This record gives sequence, C-alpha cells and structure tokens, in this order.
Amino acid sequence: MKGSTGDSQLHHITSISNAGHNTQNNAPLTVQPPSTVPALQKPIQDKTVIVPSAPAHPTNIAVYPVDLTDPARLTTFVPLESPPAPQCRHKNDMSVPFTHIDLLEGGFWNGFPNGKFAIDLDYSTFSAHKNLAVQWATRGSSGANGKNGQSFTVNGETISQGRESYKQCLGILQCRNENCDIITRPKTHAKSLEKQTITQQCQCGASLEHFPCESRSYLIEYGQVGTDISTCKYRYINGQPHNHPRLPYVKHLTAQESKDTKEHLQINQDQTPLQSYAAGKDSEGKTKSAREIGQCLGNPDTFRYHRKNFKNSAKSEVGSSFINQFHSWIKRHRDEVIMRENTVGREDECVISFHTKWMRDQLLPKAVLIEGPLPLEGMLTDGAHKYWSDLNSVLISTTTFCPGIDRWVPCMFSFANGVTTRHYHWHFTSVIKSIFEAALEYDMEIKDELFALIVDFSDAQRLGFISAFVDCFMDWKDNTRTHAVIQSVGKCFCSANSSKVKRIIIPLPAIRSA
DNA sequence: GACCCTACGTCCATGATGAC
DNA sequence: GTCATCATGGACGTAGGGTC
Repeated sequence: MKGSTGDSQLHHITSISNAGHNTQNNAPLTVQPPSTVPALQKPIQDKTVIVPSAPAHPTNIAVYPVDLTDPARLTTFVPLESPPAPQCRHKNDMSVPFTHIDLLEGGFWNGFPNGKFAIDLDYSTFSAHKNLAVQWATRGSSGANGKNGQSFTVNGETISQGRESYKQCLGILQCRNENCDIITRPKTHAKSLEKQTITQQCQCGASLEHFPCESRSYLIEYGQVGTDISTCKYRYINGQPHNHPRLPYVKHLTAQESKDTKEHLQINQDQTPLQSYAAGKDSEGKTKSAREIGQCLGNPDTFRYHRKNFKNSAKSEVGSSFINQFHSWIKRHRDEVIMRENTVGREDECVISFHTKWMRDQLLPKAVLIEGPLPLEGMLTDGAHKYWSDLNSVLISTTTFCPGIDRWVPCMFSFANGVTTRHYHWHFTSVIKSIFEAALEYDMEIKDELFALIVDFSDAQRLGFISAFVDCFMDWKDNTRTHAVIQSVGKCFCSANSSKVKRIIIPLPAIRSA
C-alpha cells in the first residue's frame, strides 16, 4: 500500500525502534532489544520442561512479544522416554534428545528452534506445521544427495537411505556503534550478504558487522512410495544453539497464525481490507485486529497478500462456494439480471445463462432501437477459458456492436462447464429465445434476419447454433415450416461464417422464399 | 558453490470515491 | 477542483529448493 512501510509492523511493541525501517528490500527491520531480559543459557539437559500455563493463542504477539534475549532462548520441550535409534548416515542424530512436535513449548512450531533436539514426523504433521519453516536467516543445501551415483532419495526405505538436506544459520548483522543495539537481518544470498555488509548502514548511520552462526539443522526425507508425497516421512534434527538473539523481523506466519488469519478473514469476509485489518467482528462483538494475530501481519500489505490468497482459494472451491457467490450476486442484482437457461440437474451439461434487459435489447437489429437507417450488426460469440477459477469452466459471451455508445457490448453471458456442441446449444437457446421475447415486445415480425448470428470457427459453436435454432423454431407456436427447412436456414447462417455480416444478409430473401 | 527457477512478499503507480 | 483515503494490480526483489 502506498505510503506504508515496515515501520508500522511493530510500532505497538514498546521495545522496538521504529526509526528508519523501510522494507526488506532496502533497510531491514531493526529492533532495540529489551534491556530487562537476562541472557540466561543453560545446558540442554536442564531445559527439558514445557513452559507452564501456555496461553490460548500462543502465537499471538500480544501474548508473546518479540523476544530478543541474547543469545536466544533454547527451545524447551519434553523428551521422549523411548527415543528412536539414531539412523542418520552422518550421525547427526547421535546423542540428541528426541521429542514430539506437540511436546515443544507452547505445543507448536514457532519458527525459532534453538538447541539440540530431534523430531520424527509423518507428512500430515510436517505439512501442518508449514514444513518446519524457520524464521532464522538460513542458507540451505541438499547436500550430496543423488551425486556421483549415490541413491539417497525420498524413496529410500530407511533414514540412512533417505534424502538429507540442511539449513545453515547466517547469524545476524550488528551495528559497529557500541551504543547501538539494533539488529539487522542478513540477506541469504552470498553476494547480497557481502554487499549488505559492505554498503548498508545501520539506522544510526554506523556500518554493520556480520556475526556468523554455526548452528545447522538437518532434515531427512525417506519412506515415500513412488511419487505419493503423503507417504513421505521426516526426521528433523536441530543443531547447536544459536550464538545470537532472534531476528526481530519474522518472514512467515506460523501454522497457528495461518489458521487464526484464515478464521479472521472468514469472519470478516464482508469487510473491506482495511476494516478487517483494523478490527474484525464476530457474533460476540469485536475481534482482535490482524496485527495482533501474527507479527508479520504488522505490515498491511502482508495482510492484504494473505487476504488475496484466501479469496483465491475460496474462489477455487468451485462447489458450494461458487453457487453461494453466484446466488449472492444474483440476489444483489435481481432487479437487473434476467436468468435464462439453467440446465443444472436437468441436462448432462451445466450451462447457466443470464443477462440484463438492456443486453437483451442489443440482440435486436439496431435500427429498431435507434432512429436512422443503421445497418444490421452481427454478433460474435466466444468462450473465455480463464475467466473462472476452475479452468475447466468457460464464460461464453455473445457480443454485438452498439452504435449508441460506439462500443462492442455483451448481450448474453453463460457459465458452462465445457465447450461441447450441447453447451453451445443451451447458450444459443438463451440467445434465440431472448430475441423472440424482445421482438414480440417491440411488435416486430419474427423473421430469419433477427437471428443472423456470426459464430466462431469451431464446429461446436456452429452445430450448437443450428441445433438451438431448429429447436426454438419448432417450439414456436406460429411455426409453419418443417424441421428440414428450418435446419437448412440455420446451416445457411453458419455457412456464411465470416466476419462480415453483409455476407450473411444477402441470401436471406432466397431462404425465406424457400 | 554457482546458477536457475518459482513462489512469496513488498513496493508503487494508478484509479475510484468521498469530504471539503 | 483539490485533497485524502482506499483498493487494485503489476513490477520486482528475496528466499528457498533443485540441479549440476
């Protein structure tokens, strides 16, 4: 959003300096560590206790403010009484306490794992915790997997045969000014980090110094059956404790924060983005603001980004979601929208056609509606394949030229779940019946010229039009012609398949006399 | 380690709307 | 008409995974 910067992300946190932060693209968010937090580090064996009385929403920043303990607090957890045997081929899981993800402090993956521990997970747990993504600045590597004829892959039956990757922590950037405690997030690409260290300045104007960190975590993926990722298993091994504080600027929502954000967006669907960002509502009144859900939502654009993703995912749920949205749209515009063919549950093809009265009138020859000897304009019909979020569905539209506004305008829209002859049959049935209706309303004679459409070059459109043309005329109470004659008229329209309407109009007198 | 690719996340220009 | 606010979408940098 224009004018918004990362400044606003954390201005409600008292320990954080707002000065000078812009974005990750120029000046990374920097923070003054709280002076009151003691830097107490104990051996890992003394830290194996869950933090008591975990809050209801442990990822809520209002409950868990930015922790800049230096060095960062070790992750607390309850170790398994019967840990699995170490199997890592590089022995990285030797002498490491194992735990379960629910036994970590707060009972969730917070993105700042610190200290030696290991976890075995299945795919559903791994993905539910966002693939154990970390908030540390890291540089990853897939190691020697697959190199030099080695056969370490995700399909390996055991951990020692699995694919191993690691994430190397890149530490932090600290200000060279002794009186400045501002911490800056290092860039992850080697060249970018080098440039950042050389050229970038701290908010206070002093230069930056890179403090590397030796902490490295490992992930082994194994046991996958074929390409079915849901069968994959994981062993995560966290490395040595980090020698620096947490980074003040987090990049990702945790799994719980994602869930909270989704709920927040669900509740506030009818609100504008800024309304729902500022404060939501539920049946009991106001809910918390988006920035209280997660630290990275302090940036309104990040919230907007997740909101867009949420709406897109909702759109892609083509079942009841689409029906609800369409129903809601029709309700809002029931005074303007005229529903035409609706084959839901009636035919094999799903086609829902609709337009407005004004669009219906555009289907008639323009000379009727606008004074003056205007020529009959043609109609173009085409299907847009990427309009709906379901790529198998098509928006079929018939358009015509409107001299009054000097623009091509739509006359009929159809949602269709395909583009077969029958789909076009139902779309053109709507078009032809609408022309009947409009012509009768304007006391016009029903004659073939009214239906001089130009169809596209596909057989489906041509055959669909002929089929609809025949059915509509056969059903017309005043029809005196045989099926064969009507069909020949329809074919004649389509045989003049051209972008020039004049070519269609010319043979009409002969047809009518046939 | 270098390079490539892609998804993610943020910035920014632009247009719509409403208040004054 | 001017200005402020908000919404939208494209551009672009970054992070992370994959490959060599």
